[in-house]
Amino acid sequence: MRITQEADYALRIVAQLASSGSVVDANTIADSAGITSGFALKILRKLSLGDVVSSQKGASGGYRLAKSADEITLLDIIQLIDGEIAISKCLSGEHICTKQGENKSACKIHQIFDAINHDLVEKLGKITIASVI
Amino acid sequence: MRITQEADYALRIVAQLASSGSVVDANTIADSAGITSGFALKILRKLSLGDVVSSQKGASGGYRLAKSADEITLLDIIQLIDGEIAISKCLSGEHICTKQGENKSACKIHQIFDAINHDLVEKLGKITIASVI
DNA sequence: ATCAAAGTGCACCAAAAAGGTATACATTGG
DNA sequence: CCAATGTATACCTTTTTGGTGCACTTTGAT
Repeated sequence: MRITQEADYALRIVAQLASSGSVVDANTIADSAGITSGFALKILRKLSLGDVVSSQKGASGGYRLAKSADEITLLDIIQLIDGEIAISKCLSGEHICTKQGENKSACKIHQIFDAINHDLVEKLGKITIASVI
Repeated sequence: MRITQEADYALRIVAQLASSGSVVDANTIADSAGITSGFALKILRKLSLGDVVSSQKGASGGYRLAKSADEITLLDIIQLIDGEIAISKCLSGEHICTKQGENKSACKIHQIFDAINHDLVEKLGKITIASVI
């Protein structure tokens, strides 16, 4: 029941880019996050593909936010790195509850997890990067 | 961001015991849950040590709830199997935020995760097994 | 008493996920 | 044109997950 460290780093990286405002290169980003530049590059690549940051190639290139900090939510970033949030395997297409002959809608545990999951997603979707810097 | 399958099975096992009301042996429990009896025994042992179920050894033995279904919450069971709920590593004693020279209380991301985590724990702690059978 | 039907306690194992590295390549500002 | 930067992908190691196996203990029924 934990977001990955990678997602955690991603949040901090995006927050740092948000406070910086300008283009920052991967090495500088890695240093502030306390990780190697190789690992930072991997994270930044996902953020870039997910349109959270934009990159500038070549000498004096680097990364910056692709949109304003109040348009980026914690949910956006976590989902980019970790995939869909699903607190139970049951909620991600693999319905172990139906193994027991129940159908999905009849499984109360499933229903409860669904509600909690929905609530969690909603909460994370309301917290913007602007609010954490 | 997912509870383990083992915890999920545990919930279903406890729910089944709650609806049964009487002593059920591990083989029967395993069959209903769709898992092997070896694995069921492993889960049942944890539930037993955690005082959620009580066991009866010997011939015609088995397991039953150790207390009434409305005194057992989803949180109890999940924590027994998976350990403390901590949606970020940062919340479980390993403060990666402090690596960056910030102190724990100054890290806004940490604060937000703390609040979300607290809320999640509270919610799970309010849902009893009685309410899911 | 004895024995078969239960649970107990560990040790062990394989597969998957997490966390991170390496390296060859493409772009671009100076 | 070349050094500084990002891109793309493959690979590696460690930890976690999801189990299995086996020798042992307890106990109800006969």
